[in-house]
Amino acid sequence: MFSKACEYGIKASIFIALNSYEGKRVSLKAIAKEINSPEAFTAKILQDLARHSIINSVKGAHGGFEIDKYAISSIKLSQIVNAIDGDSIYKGCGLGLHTCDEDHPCPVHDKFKSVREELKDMLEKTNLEELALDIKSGVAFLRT
Amino acid sequence: MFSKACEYGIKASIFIALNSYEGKRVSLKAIAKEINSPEAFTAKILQDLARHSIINSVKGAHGGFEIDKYAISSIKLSQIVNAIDGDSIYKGCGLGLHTCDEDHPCPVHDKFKSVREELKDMLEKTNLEELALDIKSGVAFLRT
DNA sequence: TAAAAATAGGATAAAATTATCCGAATAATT
DNA sequence: AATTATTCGGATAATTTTATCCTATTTTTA
Repeated sequence: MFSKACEYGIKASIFIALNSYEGKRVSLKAIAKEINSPEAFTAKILQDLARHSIINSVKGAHGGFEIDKYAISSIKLSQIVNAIDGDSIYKGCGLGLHTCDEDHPCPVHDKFKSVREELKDMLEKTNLEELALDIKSGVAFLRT
Repeated sequence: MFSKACEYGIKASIFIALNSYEGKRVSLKAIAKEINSPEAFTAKILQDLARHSIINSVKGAHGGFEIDKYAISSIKLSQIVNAIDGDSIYKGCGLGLHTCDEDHPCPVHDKFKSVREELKDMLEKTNLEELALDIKSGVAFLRT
């Protein structure tokens, strides 16, 4: 569904958010360890998220990654997915046609419609805060 | 959402079904042309679908691909997707966790639940006949 | 029986995704 | 000012997905 890069990006964002609530920056190393991802690859993804202003990166000693505490609840899952995978998941045609709309639909266009819309809706309505709180409370997990 | 291979597989199946209603076998070349896919790659996918007994292949002159006319309405989209991409789309964890279930959910497990279920449902309920008829009636399209 | 028309399938290549390595830049601390 | 702890970013490699090529095999037809 999502690319590996996007999966890592979502998990990393949650972990960074979690720490940002406590005013702690987290290092690449700590992130990769927590979410069980390859360090260098994760670095690229974090750079990407930083370029999209979803997270903030601070170089040098005591540096690391953070998210503005007050922005966490306004960051939507869709922003993260969009930054890494683009919008083709819920905008592109299910069968890869170049043009696929009501006027010129692919064979599964209508069938997919509600699935795609529900996915889009979910991604646009879910914010980082909810996800982070579930980790904090031990209701959800970032690994295994 | 689906792999390119799966997209080609679905489109090819529809085109084969369409012709099978009229008792016509279709050649690899005709299929690839119709669905705008690379011929040799499409051949591999068709072999795969044949191995899974979703379509039937006939070698030699006047050979080609066909589907039992009376089976078309009982072939579900899920069978095609499963044969080519496996079941990870609607069974795997959205964030790639090895174990992700009610007892040990990933952060988006619950949010994804209904999307995944709707997708699964749609794939399991949609059959080849419906899709083929939409092409036949000119309501849907296989290319562009 | 030979030729022609097909698919089958192994080997290989190209492209995209995932992953690794390393030096440069930056910032805090000593 | 030097050292240390970091991220940045370019180069490269491994893996997976997508695509191509070529020969073998099968079947029909002349």
